[in-house]
Amino acid sequence: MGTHLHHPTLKKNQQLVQDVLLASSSPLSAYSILDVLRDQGFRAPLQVYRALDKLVEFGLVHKLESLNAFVACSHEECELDEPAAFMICETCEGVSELNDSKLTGYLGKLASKENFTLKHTTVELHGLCSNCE
Amino acid sequence: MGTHLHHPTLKKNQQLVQDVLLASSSPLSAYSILDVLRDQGFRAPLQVYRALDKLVEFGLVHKLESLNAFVACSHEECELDEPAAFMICETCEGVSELNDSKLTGYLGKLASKENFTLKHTTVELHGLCSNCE
DNA sequence: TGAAAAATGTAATGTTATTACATGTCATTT
DNA sequence: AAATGACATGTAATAACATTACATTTTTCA
Repeated sequence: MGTHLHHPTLKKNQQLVQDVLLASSSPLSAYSILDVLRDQGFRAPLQVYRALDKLVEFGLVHKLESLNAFVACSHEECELDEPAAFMICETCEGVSELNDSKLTGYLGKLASKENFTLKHTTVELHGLCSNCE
Repeated sequence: MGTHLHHPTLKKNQQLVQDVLLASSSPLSAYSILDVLRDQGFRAPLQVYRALDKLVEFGLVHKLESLNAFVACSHEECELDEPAAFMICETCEGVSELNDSKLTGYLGKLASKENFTLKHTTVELHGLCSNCE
């Protein structure tokens, strides 16, 4: 099922960025991460973007396209396929990651019905979480 | 079924922006639209963004979050609910808009299962269309 | 027709992301 | 150990996307 192999040991900048994301209860923009990491010597956006690129590639971090922001993957070992969907609370900014194979399967069916070769899906649900309702 | 009422007559800038989008075979960024409309007197991004805001509100235009770009709605009368999904070809940049009530329904079910009050969905499928495969 | 609401014009600024180029680190091979 | 090659990092500049602020004009409609 899983497509991600064991990811390599993280490099210094990758680990720093990952730690910032893990410590956050909501998605962060690259520039917010940069601000947090100025103390540890980060000076330029590219340092963050490069680390994020790798973390996304390893499946440890996901980009939320509708927010231009990034979240740490919420599945411990991160060897799953890409998540089916994210639910994003407009109030508390909390994000929950869904791995729903029925959804994934149905999106695949929609695509193949049109002979569309599916490479990547972005599913982001905006609204209010149960706490904030 | 539909949530959009008849939209009002478009204002000058709204109509200009809409015409540019209708004439395009692929999504356009706000700045691309601005470039096209310089001849008709547009000078600033805000003129485009304001028109886009209204067009999106009327359901005549959709924003593709994963591209930071905009497309004209492909349903003539545009009185439907928001589209269920977009399929975006990485090669030709063509976009097809899906109105699939089963998908919409299933996303609603996923949300209510978690007591999440759904306000808006972003579903964007990236890959290769049948022509480009 | 006159007041309120909506649309427009323009400048400045804020936010997100990439290009270009130089340097550093580390494992492998000889 | 020196040479190589691959990858990671540092830094500056710029590009691309979007909003705030404020002045003015147009439209709506009571």
